[in-house]
Amino acid sequence: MASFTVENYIKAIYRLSQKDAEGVSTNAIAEALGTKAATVSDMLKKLSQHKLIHYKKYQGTTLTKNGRDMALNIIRKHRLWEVFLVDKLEFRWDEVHDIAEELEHIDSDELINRLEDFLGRPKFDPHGDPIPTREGQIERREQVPLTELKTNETGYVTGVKDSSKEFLQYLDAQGIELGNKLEVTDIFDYDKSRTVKHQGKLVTLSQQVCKNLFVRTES
Amino acid sequence: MASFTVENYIKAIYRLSQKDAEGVSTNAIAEALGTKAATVSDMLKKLSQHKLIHYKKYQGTTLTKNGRDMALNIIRKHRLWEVFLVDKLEFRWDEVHDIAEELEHIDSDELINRLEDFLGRPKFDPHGDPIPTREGQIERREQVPLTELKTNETGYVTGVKDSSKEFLQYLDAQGIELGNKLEVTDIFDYDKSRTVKHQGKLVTLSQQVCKNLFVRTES
DNA sequence: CAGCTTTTTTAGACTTATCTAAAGTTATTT
DNA sequence: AAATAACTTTAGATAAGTCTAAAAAAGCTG
Repeated sequence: MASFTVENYIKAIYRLSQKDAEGVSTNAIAEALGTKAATVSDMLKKLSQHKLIHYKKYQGTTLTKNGRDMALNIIRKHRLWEVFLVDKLEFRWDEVHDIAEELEHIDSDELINRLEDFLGRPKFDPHGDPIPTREGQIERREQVPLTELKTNETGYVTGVKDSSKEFLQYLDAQGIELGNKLEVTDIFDYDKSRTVKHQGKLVTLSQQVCKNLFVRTES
Repeated sequence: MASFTVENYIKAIYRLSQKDAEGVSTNAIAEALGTKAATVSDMLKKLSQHKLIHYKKYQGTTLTKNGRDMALNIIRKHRLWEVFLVDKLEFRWDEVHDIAEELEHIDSDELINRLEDFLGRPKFDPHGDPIPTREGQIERREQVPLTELKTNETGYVTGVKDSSKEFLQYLDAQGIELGNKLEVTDIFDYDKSRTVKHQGKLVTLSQQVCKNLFVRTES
């Protein structure tokens, strides 16, 4: 019970339950996976039988301990492969998602543990997302979206909420990378956009961009 | 038309056609893949429709140009991943086959070309097998099984015919590695076993071992 | 709160890859 | 060359994962 398909369902449910806190709805899963609600309904029954999710008809679903462990292991593999692709094979951070999506299903703990050592046991992937440990622990970062900063406050870029190719390429175009220092110099009430000082230059970032850019304020 | 399953059929047919020269039989494929002849028969029809094989009922099958290209690309990926596993992740040569068997299905030319560069464009995998180029060229090595050497002749180990875990571990136990010099000091008519000088020591190798060990005699 | 809308589930069907059993083809042997 | 053996194909069934259409449940809305 750990096919390609099952793993994708479990991963989708994990991601959605991060956002919603509530039980994850059938429709939300269908949309996330590009399938139909009927298909998801069938699958939820199977996942439930295999004790990967808690499920009562019409009630949405949540992962069991087993399901969560599976999800974290897939995410661990995905993020370690992303580090490999960027650090070793010199892919850009906006190019790695789809390939990692395939590599994450390779089934070998030995492989992934050796890969982790080879990469120098990184704690974060190229988008700033934390990499779960072998034991399934995942670090919660102290970070806030840039929208939380007031005028004259400063933050260091720790990650992105939206890892889409489009957003990452936008950040590249602005020259914004993980670790960069950003100082908010202006907030426009009109559209909630912000002007920030970045490497000596002033750039204006829309509210949508600020929402999707995480920063750490202390240190 | 390039599912996991199809790729495995194509790879099996390629390997078998190396050995047999003749058209590959349904039964041989079934045995290689651990399925039944009936299943193979069905699949051959489909592969034929997709112009990956030449196929006439009861006649055995051979790969078309397309099929051969697909096979060589899979083999290229398999062998490059094996180099990665051994050179970078420090797996032993007898441990890498099964993992590479999964990795070979990852679908990205960009990935595999970058991997090739990262590995220093190796020409051979850890078992001495040549790695097909991006253009689908595969080098034919000038090598012979150790059974071809007469008494007092010398060869350098270039590869193995049998890449099974068992055989590779046997070679490890004897301390025999790719590149080693072997000098045949004795051939026993009784069982066709050979005594060879290896790193100053004399070892006796059975006929079966000699058959599966390739050496290059010139230079 | 009764009716309408949205969401979810069920029912039945399709595709891919597999199987067993039976029938058909080719090869071997006497 | 007929009988037998071996191999291959066909036929019908199964399991996983998907779909559409229809039924059932939950949630809004006036």
